[in-house]
Order: sequence, then structure tokens, then C-alpha cells
Amino acid sequence: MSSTAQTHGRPRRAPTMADVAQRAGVSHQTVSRVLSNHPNVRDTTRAEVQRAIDELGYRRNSSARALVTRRTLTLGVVACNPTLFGPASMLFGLEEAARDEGYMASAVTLRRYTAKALEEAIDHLSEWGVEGIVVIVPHREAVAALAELRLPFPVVTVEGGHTLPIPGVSVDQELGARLATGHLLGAGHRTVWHVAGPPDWLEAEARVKGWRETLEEAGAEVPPPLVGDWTPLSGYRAGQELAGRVAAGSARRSAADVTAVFVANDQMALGVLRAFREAGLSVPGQVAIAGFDDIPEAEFFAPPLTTVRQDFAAVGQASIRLLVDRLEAGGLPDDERVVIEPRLIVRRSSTLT
Amino acid sequence: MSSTAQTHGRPRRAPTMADVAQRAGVSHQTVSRVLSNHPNVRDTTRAEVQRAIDELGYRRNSSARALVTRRTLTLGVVACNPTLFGPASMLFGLEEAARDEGYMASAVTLRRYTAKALEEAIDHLSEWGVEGIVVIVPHREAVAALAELRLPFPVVTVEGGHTLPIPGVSVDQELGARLATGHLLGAGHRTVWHVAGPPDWLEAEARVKGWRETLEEAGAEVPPPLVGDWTPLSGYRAGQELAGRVAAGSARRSAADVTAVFVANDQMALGVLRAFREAGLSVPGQVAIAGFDDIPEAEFFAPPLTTVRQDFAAVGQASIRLLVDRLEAGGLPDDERVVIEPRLIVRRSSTLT
DNA sequence: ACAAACTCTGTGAACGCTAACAATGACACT
DNA sequence: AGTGTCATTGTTAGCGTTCACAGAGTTTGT
Repeated sequence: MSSTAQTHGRPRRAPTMADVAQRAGVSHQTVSRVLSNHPNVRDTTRAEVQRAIDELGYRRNSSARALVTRRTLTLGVVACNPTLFGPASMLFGLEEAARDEGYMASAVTLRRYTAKALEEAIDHLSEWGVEGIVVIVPHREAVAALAELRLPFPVVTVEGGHTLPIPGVSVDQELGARLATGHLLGAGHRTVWHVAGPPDWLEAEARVKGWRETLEEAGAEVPPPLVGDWTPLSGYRAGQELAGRVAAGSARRSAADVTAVFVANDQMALGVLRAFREAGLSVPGQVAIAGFDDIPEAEFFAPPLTTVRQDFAAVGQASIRLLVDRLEAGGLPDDERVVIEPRLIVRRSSTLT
Repeated sequence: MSSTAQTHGRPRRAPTMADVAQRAGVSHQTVSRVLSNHPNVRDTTRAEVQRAIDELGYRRNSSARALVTRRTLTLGVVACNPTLFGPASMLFGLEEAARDEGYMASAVTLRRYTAKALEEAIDHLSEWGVEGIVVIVPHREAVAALAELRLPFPVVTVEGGHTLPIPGVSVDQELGARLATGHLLGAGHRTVWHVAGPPDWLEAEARVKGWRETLEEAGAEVPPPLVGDWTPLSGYRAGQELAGRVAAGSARRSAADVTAVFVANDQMALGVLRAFREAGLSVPGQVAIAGFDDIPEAEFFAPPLTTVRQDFAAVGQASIRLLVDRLEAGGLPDDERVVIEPRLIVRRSSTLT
């Protein structure tokens, strides 16, 4: 099967289809037919060709093939810092889904989301002949930049918001925020504070919106959200800030006292937990906390973290599906959306047992 | 107004070099020269060609180019589950390094490390014409399988051990384990327990070795290592086991009492921390702990975790370097090794202040 | 002034494959 | 026998580049 052993004589040059043809005593076209499983090849011929292929360790030259078929079977992915759990999982799912569809996925990762970086990444990909790309753009400026570009191949966004005439997939961030906030309110808290992500991230914005609206609908006061940058450190700082506002002892309680916090991702929630711990506050005793993402560590935080789980694999599959559909059929609508529903995972950090 | 608007909307077919040539009034060869920055082109000609290129939005066809130059400028990467911090960081560094060298990196991710999965992944990559591959194989069976394959292109391993005649990059896991273990011994502990990774992982094995030898050299007793599978849950279970052996109160102390634990990765260390917390044990008060990896969360664990940091970006760069060298020169040694030194990061989990 | 060198540009032939069509032989049916 | 159909195989013509070389101008040296 993979006995590509031609290490014997001289590995001069990779064998070509003509070499195989000659060895099997047929024309190169017959070899081509065997390779592409064309039905009209006699069994004995097929076997002989196959034997020649195996003996020579022949592999089709993908460039020549791509040149004539005008199909590179390659998809591009533009992603952001994939050391974060979310983006990494998405990339993983994306690549796997592409492979299942018979495509190769090539990712370019961005350190920062600027219009220029995005453009360069797309440039780099199209230089290599991708047939289409998936852009993971949870960032406002990047989305705007993407809208400007007129690309000669299909594009699908992930978490790119729903304002562009570009097909896209996203998790319902707003719903996720509603689930978390509603859960905390349901546990009897007068209101829920929020540690938000960076304001230029669409996901952060949507989570703020879901949180705010849930509070408003419940007639609860809406405290000013604190702002972090997704890192544990920023959560820690926000946590220190919040710790100062927790009602000390059973002194005069005001509606603005911090008794519940919805943190926009798990890493920041970890920082908040540390700040509270250092301030001597008990979670969930004095303050209840919920996060977002359900990173593998969340279950083992102190205490285990209530959070919102996103199905990244589903997002990856859906976006590849959207892209491949556009490659193989044509004229599909530019405003197709797939929305994946998140799920609330309740753990100790929000429940007084 | 004919309905065959060809200059309107999107052009029927991507412009070719001949189109550019015609528009600029030169031959296709001159266009090629402009594109590859050949010096012998008159400035005015170059400008005209450039203008035609811009106007048509021309891009070189990578397949045609690859066909004739026999260079696809594509590298393959075989990685394992990249939702773990280490592998993801490595992938990120690898891709970036490849891009800097003018190559495109395409990754295939494995759910599990079996010889078959590895072979399929490599097969998938060579189907797309990669010029060489980086295989991240911290797994014994996979390394063995890789050694069997005779591939028609250069291969570089990452964390693949040093037994194969294949160039490779790795972090000095043994040294990392020595640093952590030595640090704990240096803090006055009689011995150090160990929660190891899965035995079929080379990294796990090397960390066990470094730990064991450090103890032996210090004349300390070597307790039996517990075994986990890198997940927080497995660490939690190991932690419960260890918690039972911590000297209760100041009762009779034996040399086998657990006072310090070196855990083979941070995620498991998190599980251990939780188990100890639940058992009412204080860290570092009663037990000191050190992990491995320095994931971004480690600093915010309860307490902040002493751990060993690996420079994944450096690993990525070194492996691409190794690979590209073999692509561009030839006849380089098959046993070249690059070893990256890890660094101990001391935090509260191991220090009584 | 003439050959030699150098600069710039064009021509034709690959590169290895697939698509379209042509050719061959076997078989069945008038 | 003559014709049509089908299964199987071969032939030819590109796909869009780069490479090797040839040609046309232009400069240089003597």
C-alpha cells in the first residue's frame, strides 16, 4: 500500500504516468482511467496497471492534475491565535471536516486582527491556489475589511456577525449569555455583574447584549460591565475591582452589591476566581460565577466552573459544508447562515448546595 | 446591450500570463520575468507589465508553476490533538516559521496515534504534493511506524526521540523533569512523588527518567509513579490516591510520606490540586506541587503553579529550519538533532514563604 | 569602423496530467 | 453479410507556467 520503496536503483526522478503505462504495456490514458476508477477498464488490464503502479511506487502529480482540472482541492483557513482553546478547537474541527470532504485545509494564523494582516493572510493563501476560504473573524475591524475585499473565490465566515452578504456560521453567543445570566438570576441574585471581552470582538459584544437584555427583561439593574482582554490576568484585575464591591459581612446591602458575575470566557473567570480567593471571598458562598467556553480545565477550577459550552466541531463542519456547497454547486445565496446553539453547563461555582 | 457581458461581473476565467502579455504588448516571457524580478527588464517595460497585472488582477497559477519548477513550496505537518496547549502552540509556531521561509504549511491532525492513522495522514499529505513533512510524534508506536516508512521526501520529527536515523527537534524533557524535581528536593523535601503521563508517550517516559535519576542521585527514595493520561480528570484521580498518603497531622512521619509531587503536565496538576483541596490539604503548606508546560492558566491556579516552560515557538522554527535546509541543500546528515532547553518557572505551589 | 560583449525581448519546447474524440474488436440483430 | 451498439483502448491537444536558447539593439574596445 505505502511501499513507496524505490530506494533501490536510482531514485532519479519520480515515476510518471508514462512510466507506469510503459511498464504495464498500455497507454497513459488507461493508467489515468485506472487511477480515477473509470468503469470501462478490463479487470486484467486494471490489475496489471495496478501492479506497475505498486512496483514503481507511482503517485499522481498533484500539480499537473490541478493544472488541467482547474481544481486544487485546497481550502484556506484564516484563524486567530490558536493557542486559545476556542480557536484551536475550531481549527481542528475545520481541518477534519475538510479532509472528510476530500479537501486539504491550509491554515494561516494571525497574531493580530488588523485589516492589513487579514489581507496578507488571504493573499498568502490565494498565492497557493486555494479554491475557497473560511475566515474566522470574531473581530469588528476584520469583518469590515473582509467586506471590502472582492475575492475571486467563495468565502465563508465564522463568528463574523450577520451583517455581511457573506455566508457564515456562528454560535449563538447572545443565547449563551442569556443562559448564563438567566441561570444566575434564577438562583435568586438581584442582579448579575459582567466581565466582558474586548469591545472590538463581536463575540464579546454579543455576550454583553445577551447579558444586558436578560437583566432588563427581568427588571434587574444593569451594572456597568468591566472589560478584559480574554486573558486570565485581565480577569484577575477585574476580579480585584469587583471584590471591592462585594458586601462586606452583612452590612448595608445595596442593589449594586456584587453577588453574581458572568465572565465572558473561562480564562478570565479563572482570574476572577483567584482575585476573589485572595480577597477572602468564597465562591459560590458569597459570589456566584459563570464563565463561557467550557475549556477542559473548567471542571477542575476551584470551585468547578459553571460555563457555556460551544460545539466547535459542529461549527467547523458547518462552515466546510457551506464552502464546499458553493464550490461544487454555484449560485447559492450569499446570506446563508448557520447558527449553532450553545449549552449551559452548571457546576459548583454558581450553585449553593 | 448584449447579454454576453464578459468584461462585466466576474470574468469568465482567471486571466493568464498571456492575457497580461497581450495587454502590455509584450511576450508572456517578459511578464514572467517581471514577476520573478529578473534584472534584465527595462524599467518602462516593467512598469507597463505591472500596470497590466494590476488592471487585470492577475495572479500566477500556482499549479502551472509547480508543475514546471517541480516545487510546490508546501510542507506537511502531522500533529496530534491540537486542543492541548502544547501541540497547538507547536502547530502555531510551525505554521508561522514555514510562512516566514516562503512555504505553506498544511497540517493533518490525528485523533489517535496508531501506525495506520499516521500512515493515512502522511498519505493524505503526499497526495497533495508536499515537499517534506514535520511529524510530531511523542508516541512510541508512531515513531516505530514512521521508521518503517521509506518516504520519497525529507521528514523531520518533533519529540520523536533520538533513536531513529531521522533529523529531529525536541525539548529536553529529562532536563525539565530534573529541574522540577531538583527544585522540590532543594526546598527540603525528603522525596518527590510523580504523576506520570501515559507510558507510551516518549515525553512521559523522559520525564519519569529525569525525575527518577534526580532522586537517585540525591540518594532519595523513589516512590512508585502514578500514571495519568494528561487530562485533568486523571490528575484528579491520582491526587485522590496521593491525598491518602499525606501524613495526617504530625503523626509518625515516614520517608514515603507525600510532601512534594511533580506532575507530568499542568492539566493533571490542576486535577491534583482539586483533589488535595477536597481532601483539605493545603498547597504548598502540606504538599508542594510542580507541573510541566506552563499553560497560560497555570499562573492563576489555586495556588499559582510552579511548572516547566517549553519554548514551542523555538521548536517550530527549528524543525522548519531543519526541513527547509534539506529541501534546499541535499545530502545533509540524517541524525541531526536540535534540543531546546526548558525553563523552570517557580510559583507559589512549591514555595513556602 | 567592425567585432565583441552586453542588454533586453521573443520563440518554442517541455512539465505530467485529463478531456475529447477516434479507433478497434466483439457481439447482437436485421 | 451489413449495420448498430457497446466495451475497451489509444491519440491528440491543451492546461499556464518556466527554461533554454535565439534574435535584435546598444554599447564598448581597438
